[in-house]
Amino acid sequence: MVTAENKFADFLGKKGRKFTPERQDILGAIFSLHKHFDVDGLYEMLRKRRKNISRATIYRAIPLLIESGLIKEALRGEPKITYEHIFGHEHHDHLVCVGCGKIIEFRNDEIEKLQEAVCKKHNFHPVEHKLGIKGYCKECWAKMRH
Amino acid sequence: MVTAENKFADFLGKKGRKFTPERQDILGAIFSLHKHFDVDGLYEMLRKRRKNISRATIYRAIPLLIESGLIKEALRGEPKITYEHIFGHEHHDHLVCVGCGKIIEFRNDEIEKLQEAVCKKHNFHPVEHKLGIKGYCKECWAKMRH
DNA sequence: CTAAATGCAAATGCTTTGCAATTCC
DNA sequence: GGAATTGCAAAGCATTTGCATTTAG
Repeated sequence: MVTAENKFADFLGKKGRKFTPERQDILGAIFSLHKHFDVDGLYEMLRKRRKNISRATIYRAIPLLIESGLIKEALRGEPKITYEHIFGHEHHDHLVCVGCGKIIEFRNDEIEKLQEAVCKKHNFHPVEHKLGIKGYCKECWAKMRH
Repeated sequence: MVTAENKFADFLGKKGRKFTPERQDILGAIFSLHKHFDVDGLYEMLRKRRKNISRATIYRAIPLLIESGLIKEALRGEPKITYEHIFGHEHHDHLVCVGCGKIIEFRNDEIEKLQEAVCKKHNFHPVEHKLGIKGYCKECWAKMRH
């Protein structure tokens, strides 16, 4: 069975890089919960687990995790960048509530197909795409017009 | 005729804010060319026109320009945020070439409609959306596989 | 006249980097 | 053993802010 850990260890090995305990812990934290995360969040999460790994080490691990295909940028937020893991997690887009920050994931194959059509029309070769819709979730919308 | 300048002056007037020469120049620079811009670009553009307006003033003008409906965030780039003016410019999405940085704008009504459908399905009330597709433009793609 | 705006320089906050000490392969 | 990694603290950058001075309305 190919685990995220295997995949990362393999990736690092092939590049002559090391699969250190720090990187293992970082990976563990990322895959322990299925949510978006940012560097500072990871740092705190690790600290709660009594793993004191410096932010610098986390920052240095991120590009490796991206290159290995285990995570990717989810949303480029106001100040911070958030990431999400993509191991065994199919592509999706986001609804972001500007009221409470809640994030709803969705996938729409028709939209995906139309995007491909647009690219073809422009002779454009897509690598990745990101669709984010900002607005109000049901609850926040209700609150706003109570 | 409603010009961008009128719109901004009106907006500011109604809020008891001032339509200063600096803000006029900033607006002029933004609308003088039809491209994405960032704060530093604006600053340099203004300097070339012998208008030495401080970055702080530009930074302070941006939220007002957004609130007045004249500009909006275009893309949240690696380091810098870029904006685009939206006065007399209908909504569109972007193809961003990761090779040369070229930006192709497109609009697809079917995609727009599907997005609305997605929102409805999730009881989500959209405020704005942003679709960005990264990839290689025709030229860069050709170069890559020469 | 007076609240708002400006410019400067200092502060902020996220991210990156230099370096000496350490560690995986 | 030696290249890669780590942590720390310092450096980088884009952006924001405090403050004294100026200005639009």
